[in-house]
Formats: sequence, structure tokens, C-alpha cells
Amino acid sequence: MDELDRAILRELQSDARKSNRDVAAAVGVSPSTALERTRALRRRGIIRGALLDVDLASIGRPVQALIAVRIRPPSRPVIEGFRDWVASLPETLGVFVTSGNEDFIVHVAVPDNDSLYAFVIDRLTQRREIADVRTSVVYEHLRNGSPEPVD
Amino acid sequence: MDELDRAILRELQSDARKSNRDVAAAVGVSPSTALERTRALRRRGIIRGALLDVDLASIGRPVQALIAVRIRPPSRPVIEGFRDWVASLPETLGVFVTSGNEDFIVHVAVPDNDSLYAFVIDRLTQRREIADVRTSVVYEHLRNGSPEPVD
DNA sequence: CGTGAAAATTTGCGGAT
DNA sequence: ATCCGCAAATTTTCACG
Repeated sequence: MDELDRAILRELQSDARKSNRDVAAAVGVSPSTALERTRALRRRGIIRGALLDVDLASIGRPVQALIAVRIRPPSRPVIEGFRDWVASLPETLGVFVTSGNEDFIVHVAVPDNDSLYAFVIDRLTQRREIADVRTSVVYEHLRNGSPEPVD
Repeated sequence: MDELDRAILRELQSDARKSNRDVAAAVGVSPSTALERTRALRRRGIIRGALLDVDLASIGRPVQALIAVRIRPPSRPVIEGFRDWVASLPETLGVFVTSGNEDFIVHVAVPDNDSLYAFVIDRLTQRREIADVRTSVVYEHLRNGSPEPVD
């Protein structure tokens, strides 16, 4: 990870679909060099892919929530079972497996408040391993798509 | 949003860098049609862009946490001031503004546990408007990069 | 890491259904 | 009104220096 790699990463973080030619021009190397560096970043697992940023409201899912879940017993099979199940639900955008007051924070997007309520009481609470659930509605979600390398 | 739009969205969600030619082939239309549809999705704000998926560990930030913050008073100027400040920190990956037991959930990535502790006690707690902070270390973060449209 | 040429893709437009 | 075919422009890709 030299300065050139970091510069290429910055360019692609600003727009993952930027053409290799534009990236090369922006960082001051030839397209072939930029291409080889970018491929190496992928091979090394530093770049994992490119995610489409979709407006959730316009696909009918304007209501987001974070749901803190505590599981009992918090043993590996139970944790992993719940994790995989909840990650596979269509409402789920992401799952954080955490230490602390809860075992999971589940990020969901649904069409409306009724759907959210139904998700929590009909689907989540049906799981026997759930000891506690706390739901927070998300008013706004800001993302920093460009985390910077350190060291 | 007809079936063709949804199919194109699905393809690009699986890989935001997929070539237009591949998208067209996968959904069964000509490249020119796929291109025009994709541009329309962008114009309509349904596609907001493409984010690079970077492995945080390999850029020196392997430790993630979710930090629940309560603010006082939770008035608009105070909320928005804190939101903009915390979103601009280099450690911050994202900020959820929420209802419920906390006003914010801040998602951060740092080099190690010491950095996390320093972030919480040196930077966050310095802000006078913070009434309460609860930190949860994130062991694992699964994402569903392909939220499906409903209706 | 760059050059240059070949291959592949993107793009705009005229015409078809 | 939407989609396709085609050709030009642009970009990607790679062998070689």
C-alpha cells in the first residue's frame, strides 16, 4: 500500500464506477499502470467489490430501523444460527454482531411503520432464542463512503 | 419501475461495476436499451451512485464499534450540530440519527482498542452536549447489498 | 511503469414494431 | 413510446521496451 495505491483507492471511493482512464489521469499515471494496481488491490482483497447505492425510499422501503437483540444462550451455535437467519430476511440491510448490552444490531428497511411493527412482533419475536428486543427508528443515515487508510 | 428496471437494478446490485453489455445480456435486452434504462434510473434518483467496498482491516482499521449517544437538549440545532461534527470525523463510517433510547448510533472503524477508547473518552466525551455514551464492539458486520424493491 | 495497437465496450441515432 | 441495430468514439487490455 504505497501512496499510489492510496490515491487510486481515494478516486474509486469517490465513484466506484469511475473509468480506469479517469482514475489514471487523476493520480498521474498511465492507464495500464492504474489498471494493474487496481487489479492488485482486488487480488489482495483490499477492494472487495462495488456496491450500488440505491435510494431505499424509491424502491418502496422508506422506513429504516435499528433493532437491538439479546439472545439466550449466547453460545456459538445459537449466535450463528440467529445471525444467518436474520441476515437472510428480505427486510434486513445489515447485521452487526456485537459485544456489550446486546448481541446483535439489525438494520432493516421496510415500507411503513406497520411493516416494522409486524417484522418485530411477528417474525423476530417468534424466535425462541430472543431474550430482548429494542427498536429504534432511523430518521437519517449518513455514510462516509471513503474511509481513509491509516499507518 | 417496471420489471426491466427491477432486473437491471438486481444485476447492478450484484456488482455495481458490471459492464452495460453484461447487464443487457443478463436481462435480455440490447445494450442501448439497458444503457438508457440505467441512465433513467440515475436521473430519477433511484440509483445514487456506486460505493467501493473496501476491506477495513487491510487499510489499518480492523476494529469496528457502534457507539450509542444521547444528546441534551435534543433540539434541532444541537442534534444537527453534533450530527455534522461526528459525521466528519475520520474514524466515522456512518451515523444513524434515531428515535428511542438514544439520539445517535455512530459506526466507527479504528486501528485498535486503544484508539477506540481514545476516540470515546478524548473526542466524543469532550462535547458538552453529550449526556450518555454506550459503546459496543462489532465482531462482525454482514451486509445485504441487494435490498429488493416492494409493491 | 509507459507506449502503442488490438479488442471490447459505450454511446447516439435512425429506423422498426 | 419503447426497443433494436449499427457505426463511431471511447475505453480496456496486454505484449513489449
